[in-house]
Amino acid sequence: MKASPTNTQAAAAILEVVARIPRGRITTYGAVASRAGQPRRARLVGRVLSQLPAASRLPWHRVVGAGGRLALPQGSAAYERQVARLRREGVEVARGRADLRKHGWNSPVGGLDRWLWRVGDSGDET
DNA sequence: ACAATGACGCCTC
DNA sequence: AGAGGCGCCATTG
Repeated sequence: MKASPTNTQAAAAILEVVARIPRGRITTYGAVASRAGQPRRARLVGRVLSQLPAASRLPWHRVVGAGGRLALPQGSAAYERQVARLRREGVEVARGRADLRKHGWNSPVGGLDRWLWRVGDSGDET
């Protein structure tokens, strides 16, 4: 039975991590890969997600590229779908880019940490 | 077995 | 900031 495309284990781990992403938060392919125990397998994450059945309840839309850039082809149906879902969860998306700084999973910003670290309050960003 | 491709990432120009 | 190049990995032609 090798009807399984990629390593079922890695794939399962990846799916589990993605399923774990809290609503309203986003993370990156690389981060998911690392969390799944497969560092440097960002591409594998993308592959797994790309093969997700349409009926899947997985919050794949919470996974974006490094820096919050959306990895899907801009203008594609999937792309629009992701943007819509993210915004619906309160995630700001502008110019093909999600605000990872604000909604990043485990990001320093997102609550109390913002006060502790004063992220984005030191005038280092716009 | 080799070349090309892709929901990636980081570096350099 | 936009564009190009190289590294990585698994699938496909």
